[in-house]
Amino acid sequence: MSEKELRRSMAVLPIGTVMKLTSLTARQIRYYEKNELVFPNRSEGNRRLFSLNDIDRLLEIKDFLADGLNIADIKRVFKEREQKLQNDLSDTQMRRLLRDELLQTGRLSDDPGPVFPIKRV
DNA sequence: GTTCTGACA
DNA sequence: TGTCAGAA
Repeated sequence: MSEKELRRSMAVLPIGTVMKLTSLTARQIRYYEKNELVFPNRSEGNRRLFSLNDIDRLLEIKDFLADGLNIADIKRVFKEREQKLQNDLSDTQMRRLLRDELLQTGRLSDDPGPVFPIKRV
């Protein structure tokens, strides 16, 4: 994971800040959490701590709601998105394996030049 | 002063 | 979804 991604996933924002950044009420934010649309961390004192990713997530929820989707719909959207992410991951893994196979077989050198189109991952 | 949970005139 | 109570 890159540093950038790590920072985006750092949960450090209290709900008050999130309210200002998203224009959502604490009531709404807590409601979305109860419905498993967002998963903020908790501090020792049981206070919610949000990350920048959580902010984006809440902003998306806001847009989807404005488009007429209900909680169940939004849940599916996020669910399918993660499913796709999983597929893409296994896809790059598979390509890596295939590339390594070809390297060991000697069909591919470190600098093969223009042989045939194999997209390197 | 801020946030949490539960409840509802 | 707003808002109030009682606690942390």
